Amino acid sequence: MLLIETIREHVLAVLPELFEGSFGPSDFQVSQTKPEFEGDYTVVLFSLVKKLKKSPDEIGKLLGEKLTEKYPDLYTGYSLLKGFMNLTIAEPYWVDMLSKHYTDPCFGKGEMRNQKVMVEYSSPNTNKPLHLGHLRNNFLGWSIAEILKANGYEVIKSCIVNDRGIHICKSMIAWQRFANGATPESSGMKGDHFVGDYYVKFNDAYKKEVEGLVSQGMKQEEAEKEAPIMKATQEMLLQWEKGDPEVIDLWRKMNGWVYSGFDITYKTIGSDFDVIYYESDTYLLGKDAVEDGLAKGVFFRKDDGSVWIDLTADGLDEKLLLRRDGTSVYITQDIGLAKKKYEQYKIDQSIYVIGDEQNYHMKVLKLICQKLGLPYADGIHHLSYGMVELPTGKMKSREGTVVDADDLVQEMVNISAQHTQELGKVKDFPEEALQELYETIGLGALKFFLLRVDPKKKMIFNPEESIDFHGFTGPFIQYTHARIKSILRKEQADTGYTLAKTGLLPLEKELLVSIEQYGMVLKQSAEELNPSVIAIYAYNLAKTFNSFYAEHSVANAESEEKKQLRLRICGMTAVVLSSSLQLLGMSVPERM
RNA sequence: GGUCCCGUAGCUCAGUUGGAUAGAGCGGCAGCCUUCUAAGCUGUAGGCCAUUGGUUCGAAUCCAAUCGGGAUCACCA
Repeated sequence: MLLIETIREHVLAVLPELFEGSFGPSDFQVSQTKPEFEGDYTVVLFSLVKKLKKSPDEIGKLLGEKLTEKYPDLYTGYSLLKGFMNLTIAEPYWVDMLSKHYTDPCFGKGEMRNQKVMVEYSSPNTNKPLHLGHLRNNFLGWSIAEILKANGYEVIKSCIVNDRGIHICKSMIAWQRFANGATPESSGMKGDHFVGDYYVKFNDAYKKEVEGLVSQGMKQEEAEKEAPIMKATQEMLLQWEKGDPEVIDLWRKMNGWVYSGFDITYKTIGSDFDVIYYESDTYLLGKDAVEDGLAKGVFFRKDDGSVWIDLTADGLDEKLLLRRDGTSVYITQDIGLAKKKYEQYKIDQSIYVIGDEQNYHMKVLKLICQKLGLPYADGIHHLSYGMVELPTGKMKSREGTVVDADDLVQEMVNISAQHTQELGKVKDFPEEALQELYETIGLGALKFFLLRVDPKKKMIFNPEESIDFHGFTGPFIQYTHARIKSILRKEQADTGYTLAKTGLLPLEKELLVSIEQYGMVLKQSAEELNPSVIAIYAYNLAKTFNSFYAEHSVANAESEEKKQLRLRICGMTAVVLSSSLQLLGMSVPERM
């Protein structure tokens, strides 16, 4: 059991023995003791002071005496300061923890809990390549899935590919008009970039047409509707829906180009999926849910035949579910897909990794499912993340102010190659291993950069300043791991050696305290669906290790006892760092 | 206009769900490689936690108002 939970239980067990009444977890808080005070863990007594109407000192004294008396193996002492009771944990606890787990590669991970969770992430449009915002989504989704696995959930990674709609038709029209039969092969381009270029070409042509119409005296709004290229695009969408063979053929061809491009990007950044849904397969789903909703009186039909739900009582608006021509809209498809996911996998929870611009939409989706009484409604959870913005504001594909995913990854790999070569520590590596190392470090820097921030918060990326490789970064932690491995290559812990239970130096103990908290961190990151908890933790552990490394020698330790102790600490630190980074989608090098 | 989110060091971010003297990295300054990897370590400067009021033993954290920034409210996705 995690130490902090043990302490909570002990306090909870002891309180009724000392005082009248019943006690719950909210009657006190347990936290790590601040470094400037003596002790390891702190019980905050103020809530009890209020409840029991006794002085903090009186409560603390009784509680401290009782705890040290009842659990002498765990608590060797306590000190009281205002309403804080600082407990000192018995040194053997740390040494025992080390001896017990130092060879355990699964340290910190949770028990299986027989719960199935689907994590939907990435969900690209097929009209343009991935950009920095997609990277945040992909890294978050992948990481959350792994974190949930580490906490004992069964996880299914899914993706909905938005492969049909007006946006694809724009690229298609532009290709028809401007490409002269060019292909990714003939132009030597990655397929997704190739198609993306035609999306841009569409918008350029469209803009020109609108300007032309406006200069002839048409109003902006009308011009946007009347521009011939836009009308042609809408016509194409209708043809697509009718299944016109020529349009379908072109659509297949261009989507195929995009997929071959995406495959490369996904492989590089390490995104993978257990199931991929295509909007072209699912966009008709959800219509039966509309019938169901009408029958239940949850939805209503207007005179023109369109179907709506009134959510004004919930503080939202009226929401359309079916157009008057009977075709479905985005939310209808989502209801259908949610149902399909549930029927297919019998999932307990369904997590959607989607940007916070869709907070309203996701709120509506969940609410409608709840009102329909669908069994999976309560399990729907929107993992809402903030946009990645540039110092100049939002990224916009149409205005060309996007940071392209492939470009950025390549740049990161180049920079890591440059650093690595300058440092010259791995000159003996064969070319293939070098390339792998450059990717490990470059991608590590990028992933850590995007995952170290709370997902809910929007973040700013400045393309002028390249992502750092020093300080609070992925490479810093990778480097720490490589340093440890360097020690362990020369010397291994003697498994037959029995460690003394006491005499830990401050930094040795600090490392053990930090390592012990790994399980708690994993749990917290899963509960909050927040990888940054792990990123911050791993950084702090690495930092503590580097202080330790500068202060104490392992190989030339002052005694055999210290050497054996430190080798085990090294081993466990390496496992925890490696495991942490793995959950963030990063690999750790043996050398760098 | 309605609803929702955000404002912490020059910059990028933490702040354990209301607890002790608000912390990191980058950037600045000053040191540390003859010893396990200097992508490192140590020290130092830098703050009216947007503003004002409230709630209480205690507020960056909760409430209200104000100022500033953003998202969303489509028969778009």
